[in-house]
Amino acid sequence: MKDVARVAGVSPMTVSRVVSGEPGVSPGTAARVEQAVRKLGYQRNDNARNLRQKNLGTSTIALVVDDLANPFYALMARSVEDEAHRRGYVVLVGSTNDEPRREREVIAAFTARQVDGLIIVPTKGGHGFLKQPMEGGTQVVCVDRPAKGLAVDTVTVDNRAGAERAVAHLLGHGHTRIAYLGDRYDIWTQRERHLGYLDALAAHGLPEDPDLVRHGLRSHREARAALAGLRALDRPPTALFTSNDLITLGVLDGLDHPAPVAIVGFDDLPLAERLSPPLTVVSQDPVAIGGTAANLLFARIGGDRSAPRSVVLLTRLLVRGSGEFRAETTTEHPGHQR
Amino acid sequence: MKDVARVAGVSPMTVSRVVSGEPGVSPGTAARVEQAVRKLGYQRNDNARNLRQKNLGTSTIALVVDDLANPFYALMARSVEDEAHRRGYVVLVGSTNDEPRREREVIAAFTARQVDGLIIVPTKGGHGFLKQPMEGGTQVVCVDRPAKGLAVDTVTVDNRAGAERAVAHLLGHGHTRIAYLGDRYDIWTQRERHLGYLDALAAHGLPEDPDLVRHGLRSHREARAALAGLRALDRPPTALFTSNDLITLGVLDGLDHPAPVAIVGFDDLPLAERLSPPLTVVSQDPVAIGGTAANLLFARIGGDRSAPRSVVLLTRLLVRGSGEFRAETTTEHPGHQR
DNA sequence: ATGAAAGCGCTAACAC
DNA sequence: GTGTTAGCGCTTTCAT
Repeated sequence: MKDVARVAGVSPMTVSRVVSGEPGVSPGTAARVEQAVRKLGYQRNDNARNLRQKNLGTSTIALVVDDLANPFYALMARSVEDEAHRRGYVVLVGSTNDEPRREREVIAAFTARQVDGLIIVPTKGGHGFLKQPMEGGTQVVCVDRPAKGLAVDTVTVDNRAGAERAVAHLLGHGHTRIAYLGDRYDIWTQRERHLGYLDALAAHGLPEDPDLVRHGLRSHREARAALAGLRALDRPPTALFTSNDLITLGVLDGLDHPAPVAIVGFDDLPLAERLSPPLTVVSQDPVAIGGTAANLLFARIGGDRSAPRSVVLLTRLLVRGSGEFRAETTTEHPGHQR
Repeated sequence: MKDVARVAGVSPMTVSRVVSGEPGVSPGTAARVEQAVRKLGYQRNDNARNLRQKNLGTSTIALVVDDLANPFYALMARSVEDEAHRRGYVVLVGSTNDEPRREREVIAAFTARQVDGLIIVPTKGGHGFLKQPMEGGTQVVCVDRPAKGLAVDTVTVDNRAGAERAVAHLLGHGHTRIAYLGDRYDIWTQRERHLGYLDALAAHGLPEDPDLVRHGLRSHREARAALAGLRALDRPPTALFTSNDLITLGVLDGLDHPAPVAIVGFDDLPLAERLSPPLTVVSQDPVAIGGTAANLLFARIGGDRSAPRSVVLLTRLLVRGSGEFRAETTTEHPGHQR
């Protein structure tokens, strides 16, 4: 900046004014400055700028998700990025792998860089470490799951109702032995979806059969193994409810083709409608979720100090075929099997 | 920091030393400082720090992709992020939508924040605007495509050879009327893949039939429409080569089930092996691509000043079923059709 | 309309 | 081992 000032024959202050588009510079001077800027290829150092202007922010937000490679979070990230870009903000991203320790590290790196706001998919760990940055003015919004003990805007979907609808759908087709395959039980969405599963069973007067419930499936492989275990039971399930996309993929991989059991999965997948049978799913809208979270965050950054809001978006049951086998064909007439 | 110094009864400089883990502070003083840090919930302002330490960088890199929501780039991003996290770096991300203007905006916002390095999927636009930041020490690596006129490390795959192998595979199954469906021709990968398509035809002594070549398909919908046009030809193609994942999805959507033509797609898709028939594809490894680009970038950031390298990773043809229909069934015995 | 001085939060370089 | 001074690149404030 000093160099530009020298070349243009003005003071650094005038360069600052021109570069930042502030008024009060004569057109002639401005032109000379702009020429010097182009000649030297000068670009303002925004970090230095943000250091001085304490009242304005850094025009940087951060997004902390479980796993950026997961298409669900990738879509959310893109949606957040678009909202940020519209407003002249940039986005830092980090994946936690659902590890509280990595979450802490990543968020600390972000707050140390003075981000104006944070959109996080919180892990099961505590979030006391957010208190100080929040008092310092950093805004926080939770997405996908609430953070225990953290009173901030939160965007989730109706996991429990969505899961209940899925399982009720299977019950409506005559199934009574419906397995639940879920990820780690310490993940809020998984607990909610399991509760929805139980709700549906209870509404039909059915008790939970522990043999049919598998928690903690962290991978494609584990989901596949759990399915094998279920099918080896004396009275195997005639229908499956898979509680996230990864588990759905694993289960599909372990089944014959076409699948001999009914399946409904939570989360839509590309190509789901091209499978045979097409996959029935409970779908949520990651773009809407990300966009909503971003809008809440920018409202806060813009000065909104109202009480924290919880926004619950709705899931939809997409009936396509895989959940509509009648139970009779596999259980009530065992003689017909194999 | 001054507050911490006051509470601990030391000078700011001592706080700085403790907070940055520098030696030369007595254990007793360090303990008092750390206590004050905890009491006040102090966190160092890394932007201010980076301002002073000009020789060290900002420990921030940026990743600029076409579309973060595309699973291919999402996987790449996750891979880059992991490499960055291992080294204590954070990652800014931006999507360009393949628009040179947005690319410029996004990159300018990143360089203004003094990123140490940039991994970019370059658009077709010129990249002269990168010259100044690069002279200022910002390292740049291109990924997925080279940037015209930009001498930097570049990571790509063997697009041309991969496409040729795919089309040769179709030719090997007796097809002679093979359609090419591609994205915008101004995208380097699409030109390369089209060249590979021509290479394969030429090797079999076949000329290009312009009727069978469709460029510029930007969406699922456009791919579907292009397919309809191809099938309405007097002599429709018996096989299709789709030049990216989005086009493959659009084409699959427009076909009966099971597909009456042979298909090979560029880029793998989740569930591709669960389709009927399972989808034969040319697959590239986004995790390896992202990891390689990140390693090259960090080598540069670490001081490597050797001549720019071009790394070409290999694609693999995954034969699964959709590319192995014999051409005879649809063309040589027209009487059998319908 | 322009510039001089001071300072954002931190640390390099030098004292003691 | 600890503190002082100066200054990173920019902008606020106040003067001219």
